[in-house]
Amino acid sequence: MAKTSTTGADLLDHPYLTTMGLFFESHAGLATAMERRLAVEADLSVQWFEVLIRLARTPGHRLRMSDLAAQTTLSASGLTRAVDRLEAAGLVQRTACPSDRRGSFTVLTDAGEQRVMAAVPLHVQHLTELLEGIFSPPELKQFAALARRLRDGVNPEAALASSPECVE
Amino acid sequence: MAKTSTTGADLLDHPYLTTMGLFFESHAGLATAMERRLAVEADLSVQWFEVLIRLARTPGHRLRMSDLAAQTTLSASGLTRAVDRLEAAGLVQRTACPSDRRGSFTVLTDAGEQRVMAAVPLHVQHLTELLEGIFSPPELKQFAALARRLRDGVNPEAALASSPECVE
DNA sequence: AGGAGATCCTTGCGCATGCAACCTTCTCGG
DNA sequence: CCGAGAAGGTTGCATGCGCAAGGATCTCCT
Repeated sequence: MAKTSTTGADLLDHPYLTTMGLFFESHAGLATAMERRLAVEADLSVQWFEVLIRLARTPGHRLRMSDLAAQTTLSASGLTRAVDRLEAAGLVQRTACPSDRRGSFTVLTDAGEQRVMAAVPLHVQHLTELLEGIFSPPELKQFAALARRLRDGVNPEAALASSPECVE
Repeated sequence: MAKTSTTGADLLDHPYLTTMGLFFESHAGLATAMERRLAVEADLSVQWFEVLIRLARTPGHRLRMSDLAAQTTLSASGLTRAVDRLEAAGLVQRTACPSDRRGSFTVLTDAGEQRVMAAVPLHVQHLTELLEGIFSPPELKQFAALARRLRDGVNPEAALASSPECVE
């Protein structure tokens, strides 16, 4: 037996396992940190913020549901509910897509824009504290590069997303 | 006004914002990929797997609830429920802590050990496909190092966790 | 001793998620 | 022109989470 049974405990400390564990813990920690801070500073959940900021970044402040779903953490149904709540809060508004009556746009309202715009500087400030408190400048560069590479590898469609027009 | 109103849209594309967005998308993608694969290959959810593997890695195959909570994505209450389900499935068992009657150990059963041990090689294989398909070897090293640094920065307590004894 | 406060874990509650089924609309081949 | 199938969104259902409150136990200071 040269291969020394790979079924066993030798794999329990496999580097990839450890790395992914650390990665997941990091995510959880950052997510809750952001969650808390956004809640107290801007009365916004992370999901709401993610949706709103993507809308704010888009020319016309509008995006199709499917595009939003692809860009955020949410699934299609999750996004439907989230947009329901955002609409009830007056931060976004649904609009029919003229060229495809199945689709609908989610459009940022003025109130929504004000809300994100107020939240963004605070959030950026928070991220700055977090990231610069943890990483040295060169590490930060590496981190940014690796994050992009990871995303592109894991979710290739999102890389080419952001179709601004309803017509493709 | 030399500071050119930092309230505005200039921050919408702030690098930290983008990086964190990519980081979160990456996590979501990896999580669902792992989720699916673990479900079909080992009939295990990611949460269950995380709990079980940490137990398997610990001498004595036992860990206190609070330690588990600190090491996993779950909160204390979430962990209680998770352990409830794991116990109902026969994969773990609760044991009183002799030296502190408040605390309780979660101990891996034989069935639980078999289940994780069967899952580990498949999972490691999957991670290998994912990571090596995305990163070059030097990038992988960077990724591992940054993940550890991030975790230590975000969740410093976890870094020194794993107190094997109930007595501190 | 003894009591205030901290710690460990568990429950009540509301909320948000994903999957699968569904309806509507678009597309494309015959 | 029409019908089969795909695609975009929305809902029923079950599941799982976190927060806050609660009960039990430990700790420490007086």
